[in-house]
Amino acid sequence: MARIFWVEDRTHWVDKFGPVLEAESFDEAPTELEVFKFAEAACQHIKRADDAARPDVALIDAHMNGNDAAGFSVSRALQRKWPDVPLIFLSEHAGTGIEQEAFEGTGARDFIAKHQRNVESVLVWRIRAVLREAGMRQTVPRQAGERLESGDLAIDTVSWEVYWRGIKLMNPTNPKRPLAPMPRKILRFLVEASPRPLSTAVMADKLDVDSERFSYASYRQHIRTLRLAFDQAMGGQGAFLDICKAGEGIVTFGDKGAYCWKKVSRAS
Amino acid sequence: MARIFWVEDRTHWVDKFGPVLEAESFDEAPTELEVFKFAEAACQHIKRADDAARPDVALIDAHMNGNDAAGFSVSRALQRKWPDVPLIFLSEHAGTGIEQEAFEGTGARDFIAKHQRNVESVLVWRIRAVLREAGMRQTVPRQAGERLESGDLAIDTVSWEVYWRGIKLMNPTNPKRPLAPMPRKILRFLVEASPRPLSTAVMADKLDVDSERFSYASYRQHIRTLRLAFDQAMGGQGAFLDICKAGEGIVTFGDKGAYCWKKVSRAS
DNA sequence: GGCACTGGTGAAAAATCTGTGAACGGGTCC
DNA sequence: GGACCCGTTCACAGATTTTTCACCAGTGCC
Repeated sequence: MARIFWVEDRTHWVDKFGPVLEAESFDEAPTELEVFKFAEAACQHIKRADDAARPDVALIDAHMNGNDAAGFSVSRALQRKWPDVPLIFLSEHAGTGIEQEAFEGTGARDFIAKHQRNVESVLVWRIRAVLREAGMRQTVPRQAGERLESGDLAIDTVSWEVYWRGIKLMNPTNPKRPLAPMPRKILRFLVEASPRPLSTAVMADKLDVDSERFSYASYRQHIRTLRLAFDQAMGGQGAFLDICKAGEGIVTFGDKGAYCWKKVSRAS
Repeated sequence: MARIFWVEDRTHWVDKFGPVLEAESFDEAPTELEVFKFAEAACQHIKRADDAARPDVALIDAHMNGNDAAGFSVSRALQRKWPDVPLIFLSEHAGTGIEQEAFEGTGARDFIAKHQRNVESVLVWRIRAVLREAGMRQTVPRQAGERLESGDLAIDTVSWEVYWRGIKLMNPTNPKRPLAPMPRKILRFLVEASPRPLSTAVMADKLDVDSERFSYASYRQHIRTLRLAFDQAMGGQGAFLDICKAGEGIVTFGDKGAYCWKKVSRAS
């Protein structure tokens, strides 16, 4: 569960962003929003809070009630208590001294202009990016996110093993051998990009091969290999091929040689 | 000295920001700017560059020459080569799918709209913030114990002796001599990295030898020595070689001369 | 219908990777 | 000098992987 600490004095901004943030799930669990309308109340809360209440990220309106200092008093309180909590400023005063103060005086992680195209989305993207990085930093000393999952598919990005409903995918031409390198890379990138499709050119680039060298025919061939591998893990009755035809699994995107991974619903 | 890597196809932006960046000193030393006008040239440069050329931060124009993918191909090349270099996108398309792709598809650290009040200052503030944070981040090296175990294998990291099911591994060409140093080190690193595979280049780096000097042929040869040593400890009937072919012990990874240690299950 | 195009399929060619025997060359020790 | 020992190379064949080719079906369009 992502806990977001938010200081904002204007009701209409709370009304505008609040529902968006609460509806968004940043880590497969509901998002918890703590909103404060007054800087003093926020500071009090921070001082009294125990470590269990540590937020994952803080959103701060710098210029509150006509007062520059209000927002920064909250950011200072936060930094004293939890130096690791990333601070994101949300403000109507981008490009001014307030932004400078946020970055140079406070250790702001980001500064988002309230007035811009598509703010709600931008806010979500940026919060997500901040959370991801904060999460990675914690886990780097241990073993970092090495498992990529999508429905019944699990890819171990360290050993490159791929499991489908618990069964390891093997090389369809030789069931005793693991899936060949190229197909497993392709699968990984497809899943990572899901639900966006990857065209031949983009895939060539991700694979770090000469895009002259990697033709659509090759891509198609590897997709075939993958589909067969899945199919074999399911018994080799063509069940996975049917799933693909029905629009799940590895589907053709219909646009200039692009394929796409779509999570397979349990019913299939 | 802060080294900034910058990809921008439009001359007027280079003219606008270039002098500002070069005049700015981010770390008490002159700033070095490397500007590329073409994505392909930038990618080439990245692939060829050695580690001394690692930039401190990268500025990328996402949408170059009317092509979305161009900027992202550079960002991918950068991430492949130097995963720690923070990426800042500079774009005229804030709030669009390009920004989303930058944050979610690439690990963008920031995304700055070219059209905004006071851009030059904002750019400097944000680069400074990114550099400060990147500098603060430290990697914690993992502490190794004196004894490394993996299944039936035990390596004494002090005396460098290796025991397999209680039997000390010997030099396969001369059973009265201990395993040679190089194979011992290689085995140790493989086990430490397990189940992550180690490519020739990475292994050369760990062995602290010139990567020019340590070819894949050498690696292969040492792997052979190791496999034979294990085999001899098991009676010399080729039993260990069979284990390797079955995907346990020292296995080939299938990609770019990489080997990997996989714990041997007791049944073998 | 003819045509251009996309995408699935079988098969084969091309490229690459890997195991193996053997040899080379610099050290060291006697 | 000569006999090791050890790390590195070379050459080559067999496996394995990757790319390519040829063909065909479906689809939309004129």
